Amino acid sequence: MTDYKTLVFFDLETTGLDTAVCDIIQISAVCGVQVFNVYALPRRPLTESAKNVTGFTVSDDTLFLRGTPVTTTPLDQALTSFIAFLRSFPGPLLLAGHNARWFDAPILTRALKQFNMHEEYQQVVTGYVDTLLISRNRFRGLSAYSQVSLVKHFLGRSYDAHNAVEDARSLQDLFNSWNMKKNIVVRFISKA
DNA sequence: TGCCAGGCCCTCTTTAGGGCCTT
Repeated sequence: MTDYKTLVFFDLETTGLDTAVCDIIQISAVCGVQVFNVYALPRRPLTESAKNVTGFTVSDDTLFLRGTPVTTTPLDQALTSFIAFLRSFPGPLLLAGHNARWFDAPILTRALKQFNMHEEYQQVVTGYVDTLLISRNRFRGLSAYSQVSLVKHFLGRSYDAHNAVEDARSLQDLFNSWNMKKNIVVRFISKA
C-alpha cells in the first residue's frame, strides 16, 4: 500500500472496552463535509464505566442517550449502510481512528464477520490508519496522546468527547492540522 | 448469572512492570 484516494475518519461507541465481547452502539464517520451516523441496540449490557463515559443506557429494548430515546437500526443493516456510505467515495479508501488498530478495527471486524459481510467490506476498505500510533511516533515528548489532549494541543480547543460524530469530526480537523504527507501516512496502515 | 481487556511504549529494560489509550 503506497497510496490512497480517500481518508474517512470514524469512531465507535460500544458497551465496554473488551474488544472480544463488547457490542457496537454507534458508528459515526466523517469525510470532508459528508457525515454518517447510525445507532444500534446492543444485546449485552453496558459496563458501568461505559454508561458513565458515553451517556448511553438501555431500557425496555430502547436505547437512550442522556435520557433521550434514539432510533436504532439492526446491526447488520447499520453495517450495510456504513459500507454503502464508504462505497460512495473513490478508492483506495482508508479508515482513520484514534487507537483504531487495537480498539475500533477488531470490534468492527468481529461484527462484520458475524454477518458474513467482511469480504464485501474489504472490497471497499483497504485498511486502517491509527492516529494514536501516528501521534506517538511523529510528535514525541507530548504529555498525553488522548484525542482530547491532542485536539487541545494542536487545535487549541475542547470538544464534545464521546459524541461519536464530534469525535470523528474533530479527528479529521486534528489530522488535517498535521499536514502529513501521504508517504508518511502509509507507513502507519494496518490491513482491513 | 454476572463478569468485562489487551497491545504498545517507556524505562529505574531486555529473566519486567506500569501507564496509556480506546468504551
